[in-house]
Amino acid sequence: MNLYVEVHDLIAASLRRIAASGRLPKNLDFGRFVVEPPRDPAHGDLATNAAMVYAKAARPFFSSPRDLAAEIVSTLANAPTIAGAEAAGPGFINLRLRPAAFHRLLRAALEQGPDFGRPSPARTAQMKINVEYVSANPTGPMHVGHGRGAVFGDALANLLEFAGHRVTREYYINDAGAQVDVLARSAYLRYKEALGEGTGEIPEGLYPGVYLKRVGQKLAAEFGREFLGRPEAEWLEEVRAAAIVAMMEMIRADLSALNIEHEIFFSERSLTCGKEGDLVAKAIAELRSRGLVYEGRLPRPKGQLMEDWEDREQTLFRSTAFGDDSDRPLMKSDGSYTYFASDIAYHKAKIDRGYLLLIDVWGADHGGYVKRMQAAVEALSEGRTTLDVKLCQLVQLLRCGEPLKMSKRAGDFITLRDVIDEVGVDAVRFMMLFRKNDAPLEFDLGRVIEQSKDNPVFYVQYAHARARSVLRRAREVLPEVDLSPPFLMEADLNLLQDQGETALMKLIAQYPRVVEQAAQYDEPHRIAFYLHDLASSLHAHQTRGKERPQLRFLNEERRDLTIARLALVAAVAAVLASGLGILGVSAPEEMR
RNA sequence: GCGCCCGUAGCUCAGCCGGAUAGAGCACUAGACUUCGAAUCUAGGGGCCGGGAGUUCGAAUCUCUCCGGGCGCGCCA
Repeated sequence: MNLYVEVHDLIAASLRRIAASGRLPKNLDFGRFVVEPPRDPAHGDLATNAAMVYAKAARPFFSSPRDLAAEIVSTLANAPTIAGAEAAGPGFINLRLRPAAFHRLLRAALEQGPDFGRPSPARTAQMKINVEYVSANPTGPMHVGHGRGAVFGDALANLLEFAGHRVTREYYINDAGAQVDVLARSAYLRYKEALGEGTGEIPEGLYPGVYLKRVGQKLAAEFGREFLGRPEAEWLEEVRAAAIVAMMEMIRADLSALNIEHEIFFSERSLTCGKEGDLVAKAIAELRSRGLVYEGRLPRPKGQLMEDWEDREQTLFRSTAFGDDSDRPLMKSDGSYTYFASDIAYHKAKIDRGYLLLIDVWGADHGGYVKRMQAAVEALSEGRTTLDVKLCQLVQLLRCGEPLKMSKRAGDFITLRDVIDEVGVDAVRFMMLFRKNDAPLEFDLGRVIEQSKDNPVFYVQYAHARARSVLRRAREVLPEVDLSPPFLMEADLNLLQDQGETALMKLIAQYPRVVEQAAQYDEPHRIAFYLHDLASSLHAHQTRGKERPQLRFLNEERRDLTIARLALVAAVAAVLASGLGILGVSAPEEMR
């Protein structure tokens, strides 16, 4: 149920009638005009730009956008939801809706609760979507930047699911390549340490993190002194495997602390060591069979120092055929695959599982990698599957306005887990989402635990708690009245006449539109900002009741009015809870 | 040098598939609690939307260009 969609349909029908009379071309693209809340409330409840959009096409039957607007207005007179319509400004049509329209939405919020705002199946072209997010290397604890991608990806997955798509949440484990060998060597040092062997300084290039001590102890417990003094080739594989398992356990525990659960953990190593043979080789062969892989030389990048540049022939993927700036190597000089080659095979695996849309959530430092990956997906799927990459910008950690120094030394590294433990999962999630994903984010550890309006997490949760508090109080004041949603739906909502009340009703009616647009543009932050608006409206109205007691929700002398107001409060609470739910943030009953 | 992202109030940021007088929070100033949670609210000042050009009836929004910042640029992931 979405008022904006209903009115859009009404206007479209009106345009169709005008077209039927020959004064507009047939087959107008109705996606071109919008129905939206006007910026200025004096312009009514809803506004549309339809007359301006089609003014050119309407000539010579209508000389101006205003003329066409007037015609559309005249055809809307009988529409049941519309109380008034007028042409305004350069050709806008301002619409006022009958209160019943907003009442209908309010009742829907009560009736549907957490499902309110879900787009109707007819509106959503349901898709099988894969969202790959986090995918942090299993070489250490996650940092705050990973956390942002994790929360964004998770909320996006929630949002797309809410919008009716079939979503798979996936994590790609980079458990192949040089980095996990470094991990293994670092863990081996801790293994020696656990057996009482002095390790001295951790050599440059190995991971110094103390979190590896536990891995070393585990290895010592499992293998005893078996690997001591042995050459690397004899222990590397087992140490590496054990270290990766330990790191993934740690990462999964951190994700769990963020209420994030992936359905699929896909191992990079399994691409070459799995049952199905070397999938990377197969993917490359497939591309080669299409003439997209060749042996050649790349030009040396300009304007950059490359002291160890060696001009040599290599195996290249012709990504320039799909808009990339350069063709990209698939093999390293030692004969192993590049990361890109593995990633091609991985994305092929996802394509083969039947997704039409792949969404990858990456850190901004991988921005240069987007085009080549899209090229690969386009090539492998023959254009059937789209790869959408969402880049998350950096997170700047602050404490009460002061930047926190993020030293490379392991000792004073602030992990994601540290932040969750300090400020709580709700604050982390909400703050990460209270910003566009491609804008840098300042995260102030001091501010997000403040219980004040400075802190948007608190502000929104508090609004929900306050609304629920009113309902609890109502049960004391009106113990004999049934305050369940089915009963509240019967309330006489015409009694809600105050501007604070109507403002809240209009915001409730906006929620389905916000959800739909957030899903359409992959922007969960729109939900967060909407919730902040809704919370603000509720706080404002509730405070008005301090000065004007007749506006309070609970009025013992006017039971019918009180029940109507409780219906409103319950609906606001339901919408707040629904939106917070999509963001993965809790909606507390009280804030104590 | 090339590619991508960003530049909006003192600060942090919304708004951007063109639309009416550019918004919010913080900070600042002045106010509002005997009763539903003042953990809140109300009001005020504060802006060449980085500069310039173009497209358009109309540009913060689209295009080009310049300036400023971030990220990336073969065999790291």
